[in-house]
This record gives sequence, structure tokens and C-alpha cells, in this order.
Amino acid sequence: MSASFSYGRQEKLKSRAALELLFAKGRTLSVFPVKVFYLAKPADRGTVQAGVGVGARYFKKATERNRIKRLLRENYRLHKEALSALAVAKGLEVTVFLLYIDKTMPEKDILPQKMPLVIQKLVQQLHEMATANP
RNA sequence: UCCAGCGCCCGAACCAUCGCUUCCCGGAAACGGGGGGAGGAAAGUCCGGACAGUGCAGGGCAACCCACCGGUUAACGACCGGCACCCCAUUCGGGGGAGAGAUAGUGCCACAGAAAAUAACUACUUCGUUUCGGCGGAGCAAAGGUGAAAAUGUGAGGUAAGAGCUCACGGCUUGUACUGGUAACAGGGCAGGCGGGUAAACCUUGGGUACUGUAAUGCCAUGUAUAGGAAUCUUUGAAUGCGGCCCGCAUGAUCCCGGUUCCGAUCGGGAAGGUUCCAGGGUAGGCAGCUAGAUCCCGGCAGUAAUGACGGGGCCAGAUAAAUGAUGGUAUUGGAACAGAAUCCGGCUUAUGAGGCGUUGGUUUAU
RNA sequence: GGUCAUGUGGCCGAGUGGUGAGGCACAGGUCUGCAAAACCUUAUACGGCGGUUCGACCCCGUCCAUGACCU
Repeated sequence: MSASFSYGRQEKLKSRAALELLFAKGRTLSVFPVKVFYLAKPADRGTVQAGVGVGARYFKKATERNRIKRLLRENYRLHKEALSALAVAKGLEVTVFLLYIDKTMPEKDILPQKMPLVIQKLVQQLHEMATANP
């Protein structure tokens, strides 16, 4: 069970080309203060790769951007179970990017409250896509 | 005591659980065990280096940087000590600055003022003339409400009136020898001079400087096309190199056909070699560079100090969408400052909570 | 990561070290039955700090902000 909370190198979105494809072709959903870019395609083995980001426009200091990215990663790590379960079940290769879109530093409780909603909404939309286009 | 300002020191402890990254060990792998894991500023990029690539006969020019003296350093515009100057206290002392040259030259100095640098408006003296108001010539640089700044100050002599014109005592300054000091410089002596400021204005003097930056650069893998179009130059001189420019030197395609002509020069066309532009194609993976070093800690020694050498001990991030976080508890009440390495070092500058040390101030001791 | 440039009223923009132009906008007035246009009149600025200078938008240093370029 402990493995399900890990967030290792294979689960991170690293390829520059994959990122460009995601931003160009991917779909989006938004649960304030997080905007999600996601893309899914059928594959032999179900995998999920995720990345996080913050715009440097509103957060000029590197420490603030690091802080937000760490919080996003931490909360994604604790709540990603449903998403990876779906990917394995449906045989999908899913790429996800979580972008923080608020202009101020997050309150302490906002991300732990919102992240389950993000995952839930994402799983729901992926499920609809997978059933619509089998 | 407290509050406020300034300077320096310090820089978020410990335990458990869930996670991240790197190295080592075991393992076929999954994974398991163990060790390491941001800063004093990692920041700004204001200076200086290391390292790498390009590249390096010679001469001249330009551009840029530095500027009291001595020392420290790999180097510096940094640091330490001193000297002179300025400011505050005017007793001790404290503080400040990019501190060569203004008799090498040029420029500028608004307004005001006669005048802003060898000039003469008023005034003063004198001569001539006169319609008795003045006018003209000469002399002089003492006096003149200004201004940021006005031609060395005071006194005496001197003179037609005056003036460093002369003298005495001062002030500033140049040269020279002496004494002290490594030196800058200081002291008094001798001889001479006394025409502002500005060089963070141009400049002069002395000294110095290649440029580009680790996304440099090297290797491996993959892919591909010495492809195409336009303009233009050259083929006995297009272009390239000599660090930005010039001289000079070196290298340098070094052909073909036709018209004209005795030949060459010259004209037209082709071919070749460059330059610029257009349009298009490919790669965006890996390894090295990449962290053991002008290194860190401790100790006494040398030195006023910056710093140095010596002895002992330690290994202390190396990522590549980029690693340090979350939750609970303990301490001490809370979620505490500024803030995140990206090749690495030495400085400078700026930001910074609580606590500690020092210092300054506080109308009515302000808590 | 590296290399540069620029900061002047609300906006756009000139400005050889000596009282900072001009245009648009805003406000007030004239005109009009009321407006528009036109005309007249104001008010509003040198990014911050320090230095050089008698004197700084200008020269120098430093900090801040904005923008561009290289890869």
C-alpha cells in the first residue's frame, strides 16, 4: 500500500516534447486555484505521468514558486490513487499537468481540500472519454 | 528598566510517520539497507580570476580601464596600515571621500556685476581744449550695493595719482640640498615666484587591457542535401588572416567561348570562386565538462593589521520540468525574517524576524 | 544562464550643466436653448538614494522597475 503514495521518477512528466504536445493538443479542466491539462491515449500498459507548474508572472521569487510546486506535488501524491487505478483498468497512457493559477500564495488548507475534487473530476472526464471512444 | 535608530554575531531545534534526490552495498529485476542533500547573502551581475574555445611575425592608431604611499592577494576598482586634505568636537578624539595633472592646450562659468581671467565702465592723477556743462589723449589697477567664486593679508615706505613697485612680518607655491621616514610626507634653511574654479568637460602624463562565455567546449548516437532561388563582386587580384581599424606582409580561384585588335587593354556570354538575402530541411537524446578545492574545522606561531606558512583532523549538493516537503508531537505561545545552488572561487552592493553583544538618542522613567 | 537598452504630468513624447517644450486627456470659463467643435485659462512630472559641481533631467556610483536580444 505504501507504494501507492510514492511519486517517483517514472511518474513525473519529463519529456519536453510530451509537454509541448500536451499544451498543444490536451484538454483542460479547472478547479480553482488549479488548472489541469490532460491528455489520454490507449496503450498496452496503463500509466500516468504528471507535472506541476507556476507562472513566473505573478510569483517573481524562486522560493515562492518552489513552495507552490512542492505543495502541489505533495497533494497530488496523496490523492492520485483513483487516477492511476483508472489508467490501469482502462489501459490508458495519461499525461497530466497541474498549473497553479491564483495570484497569491495558497492558504494552508486550500490545496488539501481541492485536490480530491481535482482528481475526482479528472477521473470522471477520462471515464466519459474512454466509454465514448472505446 | 523600557522604547527607537545604527553596527556586528547567529541563521528555524528535536522525535515519529509518509515522500523526493544522489552515492555506496546486496539483488536478474522489483526492491531492501546505509551515508550525503541549499545560503549568509545561493540574489543583484557592479568588479576580479580559474577553466574552455577562437586565435597569436611586425609597426601605427583608436577604444576601454586604473591613478597619494607602502603592504596583502591567484587577481582586483577589493582588503589592511600610513600620509595629505575636508567636516564635527576644537582637550583626548571621531567621521568622510574615484586623492595624478588647472604655468601643456582647448572649452565652459547662467542671473547679478565695471569686470568671470590680463579686461578697463565709474572713480583717481595729469595734459590739452572749452560755449565752463563737459570733451579728447595719457597714466593707474588701490576703491566701487554684485556673486558660489573678484587677482596674496596687515603695516610702513614710495608716487602726479597709484600699484608686491620696494621693505618687514605672515600665507600659498616651485626648485634645491639637509634631517627624520622604505615611501607618500613632515621639519626648519637657501634661491625664485604670487595669473580663480571645473578634468565624475574634452584632454595630457604614467601604468595596463585580445574577444566570447560551461546553453563554452569535446565525444557518442540519430537524421541529412558539397541541394534550390535572387542580387552583387572578382578571375591578376574577389576574398581570407594578423584579436576593433589602417599600413605592411602572407595565403589566394588563378579557366573557357565569341566580337574587336598585330598582341594586349576593352565588350558580351558561360564556368568557377566569394559576399548578402530569400525559401526550405534535420536534430532538441546520452556521456564528459560537474565538483577535492586560491577547500573546511581546530591549534599555537609570524605580522600593528589585511594575511601567511606550519601541524593535526574532515570530505561537505551535483540536479536537468530541475531534489529538502507534508502531518502529528515536544521545547517556548503561533502556521515565525530575507530568501533556493545550476561551472567554480575572491570581493562589493542590497534584503533580513526572534535572540545576543556593542553604541547613540529619548519632551514629564516614556515599561 | 548570459548580454544589452530604457525610465520625464493620467497618456504620448522633445530637452548642448543654468527658471522642463509640445500634443492628447482632465478641470474652469467664453460661445449655445443644451451639447459638439472652436477659443481662452489653470493645475499636474524628471523612478529612489548618494556623490561631483556654485548649480544636476543631463555627469558618476548604487538600488528598483520595465523591455529586448542570444542560446
